[in-house]
Amino acid sequence: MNLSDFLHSLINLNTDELSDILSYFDKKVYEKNTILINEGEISHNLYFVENGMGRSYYLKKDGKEVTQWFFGSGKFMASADSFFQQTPSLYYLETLEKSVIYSISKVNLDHLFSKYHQMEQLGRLVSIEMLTKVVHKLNAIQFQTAKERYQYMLEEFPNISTRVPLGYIASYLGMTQETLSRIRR
Amino acid sequence: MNLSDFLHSLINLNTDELSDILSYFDKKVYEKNTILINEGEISHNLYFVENGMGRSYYLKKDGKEVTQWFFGSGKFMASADSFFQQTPSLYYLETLEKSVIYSISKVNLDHLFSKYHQMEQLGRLVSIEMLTKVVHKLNAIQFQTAKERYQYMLEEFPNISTRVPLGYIASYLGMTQETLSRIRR
DNA sequence: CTATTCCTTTGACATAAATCAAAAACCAAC
DNA sequence: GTTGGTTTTTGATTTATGTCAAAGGAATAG
Repeated sequence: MNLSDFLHSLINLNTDELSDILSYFDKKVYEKNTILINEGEISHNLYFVENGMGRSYYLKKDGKEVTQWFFGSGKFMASADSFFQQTPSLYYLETLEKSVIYSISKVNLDHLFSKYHQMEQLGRLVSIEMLTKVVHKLNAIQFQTAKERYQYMLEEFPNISTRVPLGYIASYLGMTQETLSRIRR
Repeated sequence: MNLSDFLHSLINLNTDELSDILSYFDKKVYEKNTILINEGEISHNLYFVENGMGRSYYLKKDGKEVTQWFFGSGKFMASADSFFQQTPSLYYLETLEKSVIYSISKVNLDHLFSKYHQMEQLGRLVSIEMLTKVVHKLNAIQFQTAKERYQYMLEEFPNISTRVPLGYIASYLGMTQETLSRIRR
């Protein structure tokens, strides 16, 4: 899904407003496994995935990667706390496939928020959607057994299992690759 | 913290705007252990805790309560998905102490969002803050050991351990009361 | 088509946390 | 203070999941 359609689906904009807003975004193709943010950096950009797939992940002291989130087509992608609070990122952000991605700087986004009431509305709607999804995941991890968690995953990210390594999914669900492998059987 | 101060701390409002906004809120005192929303109901109100303490909790099939969130003074309190998406709530919402609480209906809140750009901004800021906090908890539960999780808890909700039963805190952290008791030792 | 690398599954064993049960500590009302 | 009820701690045992190690499959590049 492209950015323009996405914006239209959530807020009302006339042609001039839309093209003004789009002019602040930068569209670019990234190769597979491109790092967009390193841990410790302050994230200055918000991304929108038009096509492809990304993930955020955390590196534990023992060197193990833990996937925190997957970002598919038609979703905003960010190290949320770092971008919004301008604090050092706890996560890495990377592409998992060759991806078409829009980006916008914090400064420009804030400018759009104050310029257009509808953009502010968009920001609110998108934040709430992310919040709902994170709560949903939290519930899965906190209340449910390993099996149910895998079910949740299939609903939230259909067909993901064919696109990313099993280990990424396992760590996203808070279990080891071996456990997930046994569950699927 | 009262609502008026809270609003001022996040957005700019003149006296007229402020009093108009406040007029949509309803201030009330609730006794300890008052249920504000039952599981299965669609939540029509958003709450703001001026004073006191609330929590949301989930009831598992085996009848065990799992605390999902605590809401202290100066925080908005809601069954987020139910209120914002107008879907049946997965949680119960209750007061844990005698509390002074403001409430506003979804209809009135939406009205304020469209009437005032700043209210839309407030909605965005509050949503992002909630998102950040939920992500923080998710990290604690997903990445950290039981001990570290308890540490996170003390940071996020200082002095909570003197105000609510241990079992509530344990389930919030995704562990049993016995485990938490052993950890604290 | 073959070789190298990466990814997934399987097995044996270790461990953190859950469960069940009871005792101890704490608190409130009388 | 004594009583009754609630909350917290402690102990013994079970269980789910993690860890380590190796084998089996699948994918990619040359």
